[in-house]
Amino acid sequence: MAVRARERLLTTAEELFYAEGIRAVGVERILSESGVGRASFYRHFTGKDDLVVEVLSGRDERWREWLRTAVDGYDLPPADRPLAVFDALSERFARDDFRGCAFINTMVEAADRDSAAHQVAAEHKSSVTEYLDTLLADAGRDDHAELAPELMLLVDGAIVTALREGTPEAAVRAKRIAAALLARQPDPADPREAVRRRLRVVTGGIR
Amino acid sequence: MAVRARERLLTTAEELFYAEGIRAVGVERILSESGVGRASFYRHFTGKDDLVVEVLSGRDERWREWLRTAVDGYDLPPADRPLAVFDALSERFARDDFRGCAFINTMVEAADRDSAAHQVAAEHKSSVTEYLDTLLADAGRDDHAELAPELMLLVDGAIVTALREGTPEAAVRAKRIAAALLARQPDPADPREAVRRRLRVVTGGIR
DNA sequence: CAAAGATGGTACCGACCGGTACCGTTTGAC
DNA sequence: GTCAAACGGTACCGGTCGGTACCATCTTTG
Repeated sequence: MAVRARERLLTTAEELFYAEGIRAVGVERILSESGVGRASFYRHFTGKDDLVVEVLSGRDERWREWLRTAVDGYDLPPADRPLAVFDALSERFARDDFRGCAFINTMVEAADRDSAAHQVAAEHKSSVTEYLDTLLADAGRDDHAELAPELMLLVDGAIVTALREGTPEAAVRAKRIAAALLARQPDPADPREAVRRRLRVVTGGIR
Repeated sequence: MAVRARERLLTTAEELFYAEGIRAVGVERILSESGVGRASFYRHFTGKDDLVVEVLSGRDERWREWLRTAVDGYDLPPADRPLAVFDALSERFARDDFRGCAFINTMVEAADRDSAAHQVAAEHKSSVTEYLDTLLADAGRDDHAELAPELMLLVDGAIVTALREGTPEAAVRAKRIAAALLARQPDPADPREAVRRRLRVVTGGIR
């Protein structure tokens, strides 16, 4: 029983925050739905803001772990794995409790960029972009550093669109765009491309 | 003086709602910053929800008008106008009061899909998608019906990314992706492509 | 100039917000 | 079996929420 109160608070709060928004859910609500006493809550967390940060940190960890295992689960060759991210997203979008990205939602709700919640949310996105970067590098893309933020933009676009439309269709749409992006011919006039050409000579194609 | 109270309420509320969020801004705040008396407010609006809907409707109208004139202002040939949308967005992102898309933010804050605010926000996005569709059709794209929602996904992705990163760079990123998308070679195996081939024969290339 | 209507200001309402203090009970470790 | 720690429940705090009622003032219209 001892450790459970904190755990129950975290899971209950996460569900409610995600489903209805952080501001929209009061402490009282979390207490009654989790069955935790008021005093116990303030024994485990310094306040609601603390709980919010803790919830988001946990979700960040689990969300990225979920994406990794989902992409791994498709058992694809490295070249096809970046696009598989959108197949994973599609599964997520289809869930009937889908309500967008908890971290985007947090950045929208917590307008103050300096707030702890806002920063945790921002860091989550950086971490995911990093993951996309490794997927692209492992796929043998010289231009992984430019592609990663572009794919991330597509991921966020897909999430917002799915929230708006209420269907998982946005995932296949984003995947189609991503495919066009990955098929893009490098522009020889792009100075970044010149750098990559030089790099390829140096490394001899070894990654 | 008579008509001004309503106008002041709308503009003040729009600024505050956009900057800090709808839930975060109380009626009291709107009254004090607009200098309107409490009774006057409830004479013009049935309540806060009513004000929210009215604010969003006005913003929808003005935002779309802004986009139209911005794109027109570049004075480009029809084929280049779809991509110009992202140049317009870039201007928007650079403003220091930029805080994302008021309508996305509203859909995030008003979790209830049936709420009036949520629906106004959803309709806004449909209207913009429609506008993109006409831009693409005027550019001579047979596949405008598929491209429009794809561009819309890029627009929303760019907005969210710009909010997250705090710089207008996301606009040029999205534009780059859109360029790759528009350069995409049609897939002859796609059944929609077969339809378009037949259509081209029928119309003889006349739009 | 006078009547009518819109106005800003204030007091007030019940409800809920996040947070504190104290209660008696339950639990797990020794 | 004992004891300390964690627990659930409740009462209470000041503050704010959205909304109503009433007031004196000001502007406009006729």
